Amino acid sequence: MSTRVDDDLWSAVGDPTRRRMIDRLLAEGSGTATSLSEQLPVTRQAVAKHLAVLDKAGLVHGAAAGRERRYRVDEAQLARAVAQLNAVGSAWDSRLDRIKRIAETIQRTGEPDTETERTEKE
Amino acid sequence: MSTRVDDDLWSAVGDPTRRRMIDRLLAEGSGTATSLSEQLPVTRQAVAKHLAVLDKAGLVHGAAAGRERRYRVDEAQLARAVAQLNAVGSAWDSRLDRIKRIAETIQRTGEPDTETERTEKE
DNA sequence: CCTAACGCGCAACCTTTGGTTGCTTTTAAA
DNA sequence: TTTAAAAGCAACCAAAGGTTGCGCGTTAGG
Repeated sequence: MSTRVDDDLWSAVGDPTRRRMIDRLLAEGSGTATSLSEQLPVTRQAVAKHLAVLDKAGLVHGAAAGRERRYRVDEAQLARAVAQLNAVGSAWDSRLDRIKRIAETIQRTGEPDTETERTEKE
Repeated sequence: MSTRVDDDLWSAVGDPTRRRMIDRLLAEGSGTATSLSEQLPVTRQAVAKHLAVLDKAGLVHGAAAGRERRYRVDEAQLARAVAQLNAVGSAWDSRLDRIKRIAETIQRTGEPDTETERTEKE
């Protein structure tokens, strides 16, 4: 859980502007700092910085094409990012269930059910 | 997508330290700034600030109990947050599929299939 | 051809946010 | 009743997201 190894991917995808950039890139197949900034409420330079971050995280690759530099999403890496989002989500989901069950057990027996409780260790 | 209304929830859950705090709170049912800081690589004051953020986002509620202030996760709100994570993930997933299909279509026909292409509008 | 415009990269600067240290206040307990 | 744990308050620091302003290559159009 929160393996602190892949916090890079998370933080890359954690920024709202970067998320919207990925949306646009997916929708249009590719884009440049300029083209993206026209669709977003930030300047070209801000977008350029975000593209650098996304590139370093491996979520997009940029290739020079004449006077412009076109970026496209790395589908495999994005898939990995999505997997991590889902992982955190389902981890929490399962914890919620567990807590509910423990609460019920306490209600019924007056004592926590050690069998159900042990899933910790960090 | 990225409705910019619920960016609050996202950014609350976007921080790695806050994610780990939620993990711990879920695991133990409740916690205080002090108890959490003992399990995390940050100071009590940092934790306190994060708790304030999480509280404002409605993800946790704190109640004064004697000389300590215990926080617990709001399960409903956390469920909403998880739902949003999943939403973004599956949106991207479906876009990836779509792009792959369009690419195949172009390969076959030499022209983009307008039927498949229309899912945009922002 | 050659020049005007476009797109990019670089640098300085500002503000917010995650984090720190240090001190005061509150409250339980010895 | 004094002592010590827990919380709160304030100043400060560094990194991140964002801005403006500039100079430089490339490429279209006249």
